[in-house]
Amino acid sequence: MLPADLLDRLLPDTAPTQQWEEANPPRDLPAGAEVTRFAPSPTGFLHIGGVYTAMVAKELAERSGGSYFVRIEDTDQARAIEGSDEHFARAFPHFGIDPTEGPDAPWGPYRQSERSEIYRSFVRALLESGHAYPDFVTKDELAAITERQQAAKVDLGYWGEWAVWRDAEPERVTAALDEGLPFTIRFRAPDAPGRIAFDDAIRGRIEADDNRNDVVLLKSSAEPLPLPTYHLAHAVDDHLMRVTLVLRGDEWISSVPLHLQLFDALGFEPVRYAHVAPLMKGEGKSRRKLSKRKDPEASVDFWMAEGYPVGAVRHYLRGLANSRLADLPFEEAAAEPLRLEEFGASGPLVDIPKLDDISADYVAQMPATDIRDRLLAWADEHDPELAGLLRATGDDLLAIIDVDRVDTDRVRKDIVKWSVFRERYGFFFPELFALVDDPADERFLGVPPEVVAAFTTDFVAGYDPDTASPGWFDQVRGLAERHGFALDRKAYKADPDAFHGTMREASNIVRVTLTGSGQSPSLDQIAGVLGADEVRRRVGAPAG
RNA sequence: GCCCCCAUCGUCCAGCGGCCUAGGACGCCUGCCUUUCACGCAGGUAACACGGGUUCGAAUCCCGUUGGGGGUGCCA
Repeated sequence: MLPADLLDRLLPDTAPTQQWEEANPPRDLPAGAEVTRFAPSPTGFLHIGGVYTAMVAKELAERSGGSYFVRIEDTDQARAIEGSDEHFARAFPHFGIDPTEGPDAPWGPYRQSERSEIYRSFVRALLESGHAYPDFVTKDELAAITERQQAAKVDLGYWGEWAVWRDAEPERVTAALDEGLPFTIRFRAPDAPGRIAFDDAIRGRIEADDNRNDVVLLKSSAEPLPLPTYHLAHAVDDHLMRVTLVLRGDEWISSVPLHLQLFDALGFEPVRYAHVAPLMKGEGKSRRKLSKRKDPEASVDFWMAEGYPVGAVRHYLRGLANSRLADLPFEEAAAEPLRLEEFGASGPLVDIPKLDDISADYVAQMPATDIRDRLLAWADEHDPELAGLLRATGDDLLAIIDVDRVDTDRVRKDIVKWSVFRERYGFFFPELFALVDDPADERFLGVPPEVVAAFTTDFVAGYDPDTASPGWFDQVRGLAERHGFALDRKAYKADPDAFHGTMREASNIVRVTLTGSGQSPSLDQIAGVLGADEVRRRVGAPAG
């Protein structure tokens, strides 16, 4: 161990750790209450996998009567990206993963770059107890060591005799300091490493080799603000913030042996871990972790821009976590607790078609007023033109949304996400609708242009807007018969050449002229909303 | 190289030694319903990675192989 005056030169003016222990008292919580946290790095944008883990963390805390907070892990100043804070500020409330605690709670600050004083205290303690030492090795020397280790086919890393500063004499340290050489503080890994076992809340018992690397605890003293590495910050923060359950990605499993050593060296009670399998992306036959670079759906921006209702996303994600919940009705599933033991140990693939299906179901059971509110909120952000039109429509918007949704047990499921509203329901707004005036348009499914023209001319001439629903279609039926369409499939199948098609093609002429699409809500209801004049104008367009 | 994790239909899972000729959901295909598209309903398609054990009996337990993922950083 280095003498105290040398330690003072290494880390001057450090407060005793006792001070931090006292300032961060255990919370007064009921037995069994979990304290969890979400610890994102401000490097670019929030990953949907982060939302997934955070949702679980928050839910477990809330269900157990505990506490959940967000801690920004910005110890890598070089990788921090401008704008991350703003992005987080939008995304957290959107997905309901904003903290239930902080920023003024006693366990803060919740940003690691503001906690350097705290880390220094604990590093000093580690130095004093001989669990850490200063290391003046340069990058070049490190590279040379790695090279020799590769040649010698031994484990890579700073360990044993490769750790050249591990047992440096005080005189040598003093000399290096006198020279003004920058240094890091490294952990002194316990001697005689063996095997270790620990229990993961998701995976059960895991065995691994003990860590024997002298990992860096405190980054270079040449930095303006020497910050800790993840490992030290994790131990200190999760201890001081009195976290009871650490939820994190399974890429951390191999660091647990080190973390346990750190907790021990620091004299902390170890935390419970739950390592969550990452969300995956299918690629051909294989799969890989969802990547922010390659996969748009990895970023929460995608989910927000597409306009998936958060309730649907939540249901989908919770179903991935605990498949027991996947097939339950929304409310029932939401009422059921998430259980760590039921998490899958392998990473699930994010399946957009499945999400779409869930989302369509979710929207279908929303009241029209809710759909309107969410849609408006989405459009304000992502489609201002549409937002303006929706607002101008007033209460008629509710009628539009409810077409084919009320007084029926077969609810339409056209809206899978807010971004499809424009293409599915845009025809209700004259500003978004383009007349279909070419009788040869391919959307008429191959019906001869002259037939389309004659049919639509006839339709306009005799259009009766007052007919109620059952009768409204009689007009189409009558028209179909007169213009050479088969009224039932059997007749058509018996002699396809004798007809221009069936009622399907005939109705399609009306549908396409009215909506521009082959898929739309019930024609009679649309006609009712649009009004007789507009119906005549649209259907008559290809008549010439 | 070494260490760790994982492995059931195309996808998400269920299955935790006999109830499995492997079940559900999404997708896909076919019919039905609808005087129209969609919705809905009914049916169909399709999997225990491979090889050894253990056991009266294995998708389920053990070992190995293969494959995939991760770690081995002054990135988290």
